[in-house]
Amino acid sequence: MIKCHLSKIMGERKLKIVDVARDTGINRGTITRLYHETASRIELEAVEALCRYFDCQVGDLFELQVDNDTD
Amino acid sequence: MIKCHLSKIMGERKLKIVDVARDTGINRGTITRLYHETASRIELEAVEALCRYFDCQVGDLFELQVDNDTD
DNA sequence: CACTTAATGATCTTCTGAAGATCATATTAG
DNA sequence: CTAATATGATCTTCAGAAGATCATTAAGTG
Repeated sequence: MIKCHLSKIMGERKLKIVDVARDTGINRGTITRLYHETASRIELEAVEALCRYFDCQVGDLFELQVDNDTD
Repeated sequence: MIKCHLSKIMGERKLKIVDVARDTGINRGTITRLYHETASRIELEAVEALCRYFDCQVGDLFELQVDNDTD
């Protein structure tokens, strides 16, 4: 599965969901879904805003979790 | 902007859109959009399928293009 | 403690765009 | 040329992000 490291990054920087939502302009619901890893779809615009905000690359935010299964 | 390197990867491996669509199970229209970089939203499931298919990481497929602007 | 304010989770409607199918037009093979 | 395959374009369907709102919880202040 695709793992989203948003909660880890936010934790490291001690940021709240509202902070990220406010500063990036991304909807709070979307941040919440990414934070709790319940999102199944993502706007590239949101990915870009988060990468810029955290000054990181796409690969730092999303990672392919290599499980045994193809799931 | 977020750059999708699908066309580059496909070119390197000499794969056609139908090949990728068939082998990954992803809709051809979606592959076409990613190939031509006209997609604005992406299913994490599709990202995972592509990463597994190309045996690469999310960061190899998508990259934050660091332009001067925040756009 | 009570009161206020901010943050979060949950829920609902709206709206965008991927999924899926189909058709027309290349492109390639015979 | 004919047949098969690949691609682009278009349409409908449907999932889920966007946006707003409400209830609950946490944090701060008197």
